Amino acid sequence: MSKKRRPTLQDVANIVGVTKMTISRYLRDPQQVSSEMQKKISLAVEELGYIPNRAPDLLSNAKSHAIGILVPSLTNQVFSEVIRGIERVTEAAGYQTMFAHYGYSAELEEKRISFLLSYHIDGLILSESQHTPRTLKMIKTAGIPVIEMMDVASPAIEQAVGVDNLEASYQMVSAMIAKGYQHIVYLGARLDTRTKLRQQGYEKAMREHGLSCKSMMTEAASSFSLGAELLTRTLAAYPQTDGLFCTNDDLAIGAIFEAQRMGLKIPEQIAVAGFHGHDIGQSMVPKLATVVTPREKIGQVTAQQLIARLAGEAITDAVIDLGVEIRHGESI
Amino acid sequence: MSKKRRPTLQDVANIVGVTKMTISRYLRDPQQVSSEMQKKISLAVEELGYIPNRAPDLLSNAKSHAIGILVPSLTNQVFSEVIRGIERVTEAAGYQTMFAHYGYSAELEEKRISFLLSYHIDGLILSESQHTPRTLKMIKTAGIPVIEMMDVASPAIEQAVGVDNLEASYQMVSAMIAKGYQHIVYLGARLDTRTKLRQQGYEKAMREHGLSCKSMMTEAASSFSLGAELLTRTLAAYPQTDGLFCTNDDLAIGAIFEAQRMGLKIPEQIAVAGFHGHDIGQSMVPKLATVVTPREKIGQVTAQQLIARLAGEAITDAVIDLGVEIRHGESI
DNA sequence: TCTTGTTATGTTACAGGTAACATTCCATAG
DNA sequence: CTATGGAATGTTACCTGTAACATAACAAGA
Repeated sequence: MSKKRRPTLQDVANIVGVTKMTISRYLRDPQQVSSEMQKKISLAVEELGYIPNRAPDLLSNAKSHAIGILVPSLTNQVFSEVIRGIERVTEAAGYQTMFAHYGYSAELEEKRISFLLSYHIDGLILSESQHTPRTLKMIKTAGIPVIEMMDVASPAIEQAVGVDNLEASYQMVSAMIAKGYQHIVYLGARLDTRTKLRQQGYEKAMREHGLSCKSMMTEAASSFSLGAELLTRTLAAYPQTDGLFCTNDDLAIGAIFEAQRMGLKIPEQIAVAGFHGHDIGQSMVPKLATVVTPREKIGQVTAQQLIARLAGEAITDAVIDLGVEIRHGESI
Repeated sequence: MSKKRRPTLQDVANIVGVTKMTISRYLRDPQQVSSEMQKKISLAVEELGYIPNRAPDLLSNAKSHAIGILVPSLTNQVFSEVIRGIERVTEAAGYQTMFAHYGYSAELEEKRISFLLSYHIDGLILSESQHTPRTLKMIKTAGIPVIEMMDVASPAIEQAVGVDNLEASYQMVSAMIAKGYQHIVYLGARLDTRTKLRQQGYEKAMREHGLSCKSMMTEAASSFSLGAELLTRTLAAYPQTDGLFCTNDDLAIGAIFEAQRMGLKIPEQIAVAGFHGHDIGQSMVPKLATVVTPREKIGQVTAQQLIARLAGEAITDAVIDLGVEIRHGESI
């Protein structure tokens, strides 16, 4: 049973009484064989439960029609939405997608890229702009188009699509300051590149207005309950705090829930802003102030660019900034 | 540049001045070649940026050491957590994972399975118990171990790991009835198998107590804002409603937010229960009543079972029910 | 009848790594 | 000095589908 070899084209061919070449042609384009033959082959394929085998394709350096996608985390809603955007485009263009995630670790990213490249993917989409030397070498050797998503500020391998996290944060914190908040604290988690960029944006805005920068950071992964915990720690460390700028919506919402438990009025006693603009922020009471990032669009544009390049087009825009929207909501 | 062929073992061998067999041995176990040779090969591999090629492996029916995982949705947090559980185990056991998702469509599932099987995966994890005939045929032909996750009630191909969705819902609705709620409405979205099973559990509990079953369903995908909308529609259709049992936490939380906007007291005026027990339910005000499913554990146990079978062990438990916990929270 | 074109199918060679077996070389024991 | 063994490396064959070219069969036109 487990000894049983998988059926090959040759097995199908033996049943039909032709060479495997005829079967091969039928599978890729049934029109290429006579209609009588089509029926016979179709039956034999059905009977054997023939499963295509990509191995020979890969061997002969053929196009795999597969695109590799690397995201730091699957748990993070942001990337599910980006992936949805990517697939909307790749599906229509007839490309398969292969994901992998690497838990925000450049070493793990290297392993995953090596894995994907070993399957001869035609193109690669990354979510980070910092990579190990071997990663860069492998990508260069593979000679396939690569696009880095999410942030556009850092130098790109070839092409970047996303938003300017530093600038976006600067805008949001500036909006909070304009409303009169003075003691704004930055809440950060999982200290990845984008968390740090957002912190820099926060600091830029604060310093520009002569306000002092305070932050409450942790390496733990974001969650609602972590937002609650960070609020508690913030109020203990900085009792004057009248505003929070959080690196994402989860932390912001968790902080709001905790503030509600404490009986603090939002935004009168404490203003809270998040980042990304997830659906929940619009439903909750109060509506969350947040930086709305075009996540699905980032995916779409990235995929469009990649497919254009796979079709032989040259890069016209090495950096594509899709911009953000500052949503005031009811929490600032 | 794009013409440039990828380096092969032969290219490395040419640089070092040995046959590719020596390079092959080095890559799989450096101990197999002399220490002097190790250094030389290491340098050459580095210099060329050699990328392994899985194609020949696949051709020769070797184990791919890759496991295929099919989930209906990546946006759904539930499956990200299940995947995390799977990977905790597969990573440690030296297996690679290849995911795909199929948007709750059996036809798309078939396409994805065909894709994964074409890469000669060693084992397969599915999230559904309903499949197309061709899917079943392909799996049988492939002759690899398969496990179906999430629900244990429906018949399995070979082995199932998960919870009993019908029974779990029955327990939660019974708990609500025990607290005195009489006019409980079921809120469902994306009418997939598990949504229907949960509805059946709800109906079983209601009928057992002589209460009438009412539900507000939609084929749209779940979201917080959909929960809000469904509450509005429910109150319009059934003004007497004093409780909601929702097919998942997102709908429940969206409904709670909307109830808060309406000024309804929870649970005094309307009780709300969800399904799954995500982190947010424990942070929010009021804490969400929910059926806590062991999502990460489902992934872990599934992966452990699969790996045991890949190691040649026979199936000892065709059905593994991991049970749920009824969490009362503050919303019922 | 012969030529030409078209359609359907066959033949050959090839892609890259590895299992299995073969060979070489040197150290040590007899 | 020769025999033996083991370590290091080499040789060969193989896995499966497809590009490229070759051939066969037949219809239509000259």
